Amino acid sequence: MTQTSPSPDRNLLLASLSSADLALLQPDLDPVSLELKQVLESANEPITHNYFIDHGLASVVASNGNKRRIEVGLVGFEGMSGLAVVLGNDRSPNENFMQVGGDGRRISSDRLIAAMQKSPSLQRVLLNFVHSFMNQISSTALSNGTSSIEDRLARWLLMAHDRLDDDAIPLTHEFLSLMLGVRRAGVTVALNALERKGVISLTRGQILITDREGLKAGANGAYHEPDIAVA
Amino acid sequence: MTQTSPSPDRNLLLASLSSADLALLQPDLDPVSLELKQVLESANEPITHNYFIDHGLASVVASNGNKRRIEVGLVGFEGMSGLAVVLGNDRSPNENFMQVGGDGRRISSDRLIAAMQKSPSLQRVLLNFVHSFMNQISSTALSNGTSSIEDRLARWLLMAHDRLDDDAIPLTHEFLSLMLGVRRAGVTVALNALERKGVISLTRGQILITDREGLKAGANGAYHEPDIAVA
DNA sequence: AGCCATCAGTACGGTCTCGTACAAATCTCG
DNA sequence: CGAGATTTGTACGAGACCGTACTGATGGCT
Repeated sequence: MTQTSPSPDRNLLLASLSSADLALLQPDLDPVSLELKQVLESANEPITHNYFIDHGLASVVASNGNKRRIEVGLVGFEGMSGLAVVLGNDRSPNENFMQVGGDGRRISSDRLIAAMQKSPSLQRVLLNFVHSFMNQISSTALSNGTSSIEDRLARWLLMAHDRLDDDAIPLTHEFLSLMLGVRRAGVTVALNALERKGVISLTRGQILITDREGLKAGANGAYHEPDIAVA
Repeated sequence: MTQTSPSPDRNLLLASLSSADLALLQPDLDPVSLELKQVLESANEPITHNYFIDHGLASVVASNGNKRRIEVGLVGFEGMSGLAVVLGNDRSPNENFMQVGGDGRRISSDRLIAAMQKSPSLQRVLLNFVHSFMNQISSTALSNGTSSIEDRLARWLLMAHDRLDDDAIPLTHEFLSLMLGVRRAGVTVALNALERKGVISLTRGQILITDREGLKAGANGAYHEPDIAVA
């Protein structure tokens, strides 16, 4: 599919705003194309813009000084970048970049802050997303600590699938290994195991999800349905 | 030491409030004793009170359906429980309970919400804590995914030490193994290794930190100094 | 069409952690 | 003081994952 919905309410956060709140943001929202590997925020650097993703997938990555890196969360059309700003801070120790290219709208962080101060209901919506994202990070911590590579991979694929309206996920094993913090070869083996179970189908640079339910069963409880809840 | 500071500004969140904001909360703050294993919030249950810890240590634990459990964060006198409420939600999928007994003050969540609505500066302080706690969870996800048991244990001990004004941490290996999501025997071995390095000293039911700097070095970068920052 | 860079499959020994089990040490309480 | 319960030390083989490396497959580009 990989279609580009021109629908203005593609992003779930923006879509869930009252018309008054949306009107508040609208003048400052700029449509942007989000290229693969584009950086939405850098570790410990001031955040200048917040991005509302319409299509594509962004990774939030934590790093340990210099060597170890691992993904702690995934954001797609259900969310936004720059949560530190929503929490009143101007930077975060984590990095955020596009894992799968797409598009969205961005707003200057100053303008967003001003809008939140003006509208408690807007702030409420954004804080609600912060909460669900925090839960996603918790869940990542849990599966990093207790699940096998295959289970973590299945969870990752399901989460990515939730955030892309496409059964094909365009990623290399190498990239996935960086996200999960494991060997590239380990990803290859785990993906092949999942393919042998008949739940995905592999081609170079792409993972096709063919049996979502089976994949869930294979995740051994590492995946919980709705991180995406828009309460 | 394990002294009980009667100081009213022991809790760093409360201490950092303006006098007006503190006055806003004061009438609703009830001093409470926090017993070992006391539950401050249950998974997916409505949160009725928020606790500001003065002494002691609370664990935030994520769980996976029924089987797997793991600690994602630690809270002491620098923080509070019930962050979901601060984010406008009434419950969280995580559990929160006292890991080391102590005391604190609690407030009905309704009153806290009312106070936050009245005072943006109060809300700012609490949201700032949410941010630093979110960073702590990220850091947990990172070390769960990339560090050895010994390094994760060193990180845990340092974080606990930051939050207790005592070099003695009263915990069994069994308890620690539940927190880290590993075998009890694995904790014993790792603790013994740390003791052989001369950075801690073990007695039944207690871990004494004797060389904090050495422990940091031993953590292999798993520990980052200030999760405790009160910006 | 053919070259080159990227990507994927596989293998090896080594290390870490697992699950399980048992015995020694230590504390509690009658 | 002694019995029972809790906590800790240690062992074993099994499995997961590691770092590394090599080869073959694929796709882009000239």
